[in-house]
Amino acid sequence: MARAPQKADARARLLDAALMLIRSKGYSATTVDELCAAAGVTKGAFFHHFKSKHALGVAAAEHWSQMTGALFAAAPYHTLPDPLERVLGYVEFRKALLQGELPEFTCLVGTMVQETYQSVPALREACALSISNHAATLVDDIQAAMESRGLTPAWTAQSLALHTQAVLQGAFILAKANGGAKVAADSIDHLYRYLQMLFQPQAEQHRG
Amino acid sequence: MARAPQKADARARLLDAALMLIRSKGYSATTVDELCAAAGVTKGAFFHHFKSKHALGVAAAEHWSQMTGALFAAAPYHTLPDPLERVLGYVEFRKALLQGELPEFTCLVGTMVQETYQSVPALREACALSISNHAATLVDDIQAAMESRGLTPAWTAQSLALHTQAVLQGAFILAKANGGAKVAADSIDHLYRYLQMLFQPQAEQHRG
DNA sequence: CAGAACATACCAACCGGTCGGTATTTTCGT
DNA sequence: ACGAAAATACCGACCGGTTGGTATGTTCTG
Repeated sequence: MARAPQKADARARLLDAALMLIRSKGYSATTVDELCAAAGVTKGAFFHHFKSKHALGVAAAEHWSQMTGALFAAAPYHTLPDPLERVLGYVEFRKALLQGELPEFTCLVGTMVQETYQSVPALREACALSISNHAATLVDDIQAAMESRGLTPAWTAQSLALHTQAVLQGAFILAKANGGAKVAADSIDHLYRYLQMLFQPQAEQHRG
Repeated sequence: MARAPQKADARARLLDAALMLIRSKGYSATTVDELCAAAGVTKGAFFHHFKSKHALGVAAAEHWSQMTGALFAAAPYHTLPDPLERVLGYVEFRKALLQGELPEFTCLVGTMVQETYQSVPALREACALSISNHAATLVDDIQAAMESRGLTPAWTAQSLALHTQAVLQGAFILAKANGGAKVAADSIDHLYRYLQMLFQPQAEQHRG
């Protein structure tokens, strides 16, 4: 019979606490004591599982990559027949995720990298990897959409995939500044429109 | 005869130091002692001019608004005859600003708001004001461009102006993650292309 | 001399991290 | 199958340094 008060192990609870706390207050302002209190573990447990706070940050970035990787891998847009529809479906999916409070749908690694890109190289690299790996999941569909439309544009599938991430990261910043997700949804709509126009340059615009 | 080592007053030097330090390490990780050392003033001077660190943050956001406001007001794209050219000129100008090291061209308020939007309301508001005031400088030109082309789109000039800021903020995050400005420049190119297509929907695409 | 602009000394709270210790599980020779 | 040994998981008091902030001067300026 397992102990009642804590079902998951301390490490997993610390990582989950880190996701919410860091997205709420940032990496630097989140203290080890707060993490421990939120996870219901002691400081001894913290430094048993992570050799330092920075190591927790790196592990949190990797945990984030795994969680989001699973979420997007299971998303329904992958079953769409046309590659362009899958790309547009991804953007729609991102917009649909704008639910709840800001710390619940904003990006952990986008927050962390802003604070640590100069001072904690290992954390910067972990965040960069998380973003570029996620962007990479779009490249094949973008490339296939380009080929199916016979496009030979000045831009690359890779740069367009990264641009989608830039729009999303920026949309989160505006949402934090505004205190609401509306502005982020509007920006994602612009991204959606851009993708439509890129791949259907001669089609008439939809209105309303 | 004024003292040789310090020409400007302590307040101005503290604000200038805040711009660089906060953009380098974030708001929370920047300490009052570091600010004082970088500005060449003592702690007594700091708390003489700012009643708290948060107050320095708010003042830095306002200082940032004034500096960037002057920079963009004096930029050459304002003299272009066509409103769309002015909007595109703004985006080109933003791309041209991607010079030097990351802390020199990234956005102060975008960095600060990520860390403080939940914990320091006054700072969040100051950052939001800085961003929305800057975006507002684009709205008239966008509106004029819409009218001159007879566009009655589903989007508003306001939302498009905010979208440009989202792209820029997101481009900075990607640049910080990647350790270079190249990815930011690519994303700004996508933004430029979007604006071109929005206002010239039937024109043929340029290639190469 | 009045008051703004600084400087110096100091403080309590808090920070990340360490340390010696205990409880639990796993390993493994017999 | 069994128990010793070793590894793992966890605890919480403690540490030295740092934090934002204060109290009390001193100096410069009009």
